[in-house]
Amino acid sequence: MDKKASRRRTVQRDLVLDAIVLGNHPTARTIYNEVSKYSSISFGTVYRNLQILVEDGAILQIETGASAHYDKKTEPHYHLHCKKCGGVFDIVLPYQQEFDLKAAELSGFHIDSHMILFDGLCSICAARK
Amino acid sequence: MDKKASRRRTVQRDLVLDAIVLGNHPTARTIYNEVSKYSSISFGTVYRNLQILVEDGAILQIETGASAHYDKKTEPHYHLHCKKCGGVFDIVLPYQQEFDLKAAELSGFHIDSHMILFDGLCSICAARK
DNA sequence: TTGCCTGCAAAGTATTTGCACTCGA
DNA sequence: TCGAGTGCAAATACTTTGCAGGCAA
Repeated sequence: MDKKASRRRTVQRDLVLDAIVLGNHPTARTIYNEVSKYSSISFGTVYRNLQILVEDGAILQIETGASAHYDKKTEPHYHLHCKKCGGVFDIVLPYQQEFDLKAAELSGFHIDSHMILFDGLCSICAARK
Repeated sequence: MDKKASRRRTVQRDLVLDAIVLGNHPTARTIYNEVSKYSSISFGTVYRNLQILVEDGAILQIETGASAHYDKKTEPHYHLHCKKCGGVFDIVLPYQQEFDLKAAELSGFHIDSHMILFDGLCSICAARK
């Protein structure tokens, strides 16, 4: 299960992670563009590293309908997907642990966690409306 | 905004909706396969009708990372995405209206609604574990 | 009749993968 | 050294779209 032990540290992986930490919930394409400014990298490598980082629990993948967005994993929190600009933003509501328990109880499923995605407009787009 | 008035009722659209109502959160491909059993339909038509039905608020689109799943819209409820079989299942927790208010208050964003996607195993996959 | 809808196929995007080479430990 | 990681390009999905008819209202 834990494949971290056999992971080798590479410049590309560090740069991908940096792009996620510094950026605002970037997509694979955005990460590729960002990393490309400082170093040469290929799309395949970006995707492969994203997969590894998600697997290792270092980052979170947020599905919005178009391409996936990525977020550095820190405190559990939620997200807003702006239907105007397509951006993803943090929503700092505390993680509702009891949902997992209640949902498991109600459904009989085995529940690990949950994600909440809010739909609406970010402050910039809301102001421009 | 309301384009429903100019919508024409077609066999294909009815069949797509039927496949969603009868199926379990099917994907576009599953809907296509299902409808194909009874009638001839093309992928383009499936996707076009899914788009229309989402737009009209008749169905809900659930993004899980792979292809989108669709659900007949009834009472607001949440979903579980089984990480083993990839299926999507209903979670009948009541809609947390206050989240939208609280999130809007905290963030300054304009929030319409939210979706919760639980991660885990459905009862069948949990039993097989 | 009118213009929304369909089929078909081509095009667009997003993501994955095979292979030979490279490089970190 | 040696196997994980990389670049590159081809291959897969998945979804959208243009166009020429077809059909509901």
